[in-house]
Amino acid sequence: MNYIDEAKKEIEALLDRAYRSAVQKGTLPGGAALGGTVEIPKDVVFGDYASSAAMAAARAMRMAPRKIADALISETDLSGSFFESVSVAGAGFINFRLGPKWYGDVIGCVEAEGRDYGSSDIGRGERVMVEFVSANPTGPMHMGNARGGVLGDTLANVLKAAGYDVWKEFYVNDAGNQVHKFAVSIFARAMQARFGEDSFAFPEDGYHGEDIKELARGFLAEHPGFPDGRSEEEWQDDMARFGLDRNIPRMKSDLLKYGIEYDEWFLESSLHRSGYVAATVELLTENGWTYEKEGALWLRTADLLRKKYIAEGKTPEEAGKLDLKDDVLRRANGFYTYFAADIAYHRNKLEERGFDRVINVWGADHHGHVARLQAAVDGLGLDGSGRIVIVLMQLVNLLQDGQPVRMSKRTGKAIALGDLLDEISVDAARYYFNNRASTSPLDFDLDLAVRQDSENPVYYVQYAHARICTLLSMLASEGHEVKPAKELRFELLTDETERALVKQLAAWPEEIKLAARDYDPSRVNRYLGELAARFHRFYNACRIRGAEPELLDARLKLADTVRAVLENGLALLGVTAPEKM
RNA sequence: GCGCCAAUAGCUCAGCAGGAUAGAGCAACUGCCUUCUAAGCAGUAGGCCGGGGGUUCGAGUCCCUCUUGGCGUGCCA
Repeated sequence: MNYIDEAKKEIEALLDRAYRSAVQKGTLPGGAALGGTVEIPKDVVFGDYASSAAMAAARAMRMAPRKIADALISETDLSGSFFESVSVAGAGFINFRLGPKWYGDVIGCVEAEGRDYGSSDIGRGERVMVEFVSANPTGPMHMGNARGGVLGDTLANVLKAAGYDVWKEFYVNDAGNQVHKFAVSIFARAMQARFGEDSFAFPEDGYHGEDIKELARGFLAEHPGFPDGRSEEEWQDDMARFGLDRNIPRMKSDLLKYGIEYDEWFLESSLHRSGYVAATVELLTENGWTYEKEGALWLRTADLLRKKYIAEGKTPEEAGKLDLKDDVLRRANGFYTYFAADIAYHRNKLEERGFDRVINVWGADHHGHVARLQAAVDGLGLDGSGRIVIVLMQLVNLLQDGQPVRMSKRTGKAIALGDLLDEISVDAARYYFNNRASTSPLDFDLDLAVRQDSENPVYYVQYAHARICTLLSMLASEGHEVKPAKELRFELLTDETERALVKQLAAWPEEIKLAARDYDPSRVNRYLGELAARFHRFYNACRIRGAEPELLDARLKLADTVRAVLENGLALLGVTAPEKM
């Protein structure tokens, strides 16, 4: 149950009844609809909820907002409602103050819903795929992949909690140019290892990392006959397979260290092998969206994009001014491009596997690809623009001693993701990487993240949980068990810190809803930080031990309720909720 | 050139479908543990929300424009 929604709905109903009553008495003109919104004011002196209905209606009613507000509240009957008082303030805000019923109901609701508290069914079981990380299997993963992993996994958790049917997938780019470069690089290192550094020129655009040398050494150990007996191409094919067979499992285990598990690791090569890429390109051709030029097959991306932009509200003139280019789908050498495979992959997601919506977490440097992919899938007769959602993630700036550290796969200087967890805990890593909205670049300060002290914000939230746990066990040992909500007198919780805490508890379902709507799981971090802050404030302001028995019971229940929500929230983040620290 | 993302306190960032006096953390300063965990709390100080127009009863939030920064604009992925 979402008690923020409930409160807002009740205010709307109360005002609606008040309006009809005022019309009947002739204090307000009839025929107008009460608009406006119900907000939670920033400052509690304005009450707990505020309606702007009077200001919104001022024009239609040809009356001053304050007069409308006065007429409304004199007809408002609060008996039996969540609210204990209503007043008019400022330009005509109608302010409502929550009463004991609401606070008690919220705590009772958390008790009743338990681990499900916060979840909802607003997703209505819609089938959603979240595809994330999908790093090239040609080298170790880096910090950007770590962020993407945490973002995708946490987003999937959020969507599940919001009632979506979620599938997590890693798209393995085990075909195409990158893999070829990978094979050529291993081959070069193998030749150098066998015949000396200077014997064989390393390709300029090859992968320079240490991991390639390691793979070459491993390959040589298993193939003492190298390079005899087979052609260069045949050796390279074997080396590509050899490398992928080692790198892909390593990516799996590295991600698993972060608690990230996928429903499927989908191989790009499977799309090529089954002819699905070719068939998809053929379909685009049948739909009239391709042409041949200089031996290559091109997609009319520019036309598809214009069509898409016009459908989204641009005028044909505006669309015509855009500088748009077509894309190659099949090279003159007969190989399909990555783009062609990606179109086929998304057709597979939407058409063959029937996902209602697919969400891709991409690095922001891929943003130029977003509209092209959607437009291309539109060209297949599928609603790519509506069903493909791209969550763009700004890149990670790695800092050490406050100085940026260059990250490059090519030069081999990347800080490997697998090694990061030797330095910091999974909890700290998952919290840290989820601590910013994906649209903001993330500064990852190695020195800061390594610190095991309160600098790290995850401890603030975990500390609140641990504090409550020891509190509960101490009080239990003194004979104070947590009692069922219906036996308690929550009207005793009158301190402003107690009320603020319950209000934050009530906000949890709304928070998940918004995080799912905006594809922004970092909201959960902020929510939990605020919940912990409000608990710490309450803890310092209101003693539990030694309070009057009924007050003690009510406060103990409140603390236990906070503990339950912290546990639910941390679980969503994949962070542990320690019982002591 | 065209496009995407950004610009809010000294630093890093929030600001929820436009609401009342713009918030947090860090850094600085002052207090609070013989009583439930000080990894905590209370307080002080710090802002023409990049500039300019517009819409609105009301704009940090929406629209236009300019400036600055990051990124993209491959027969790479």
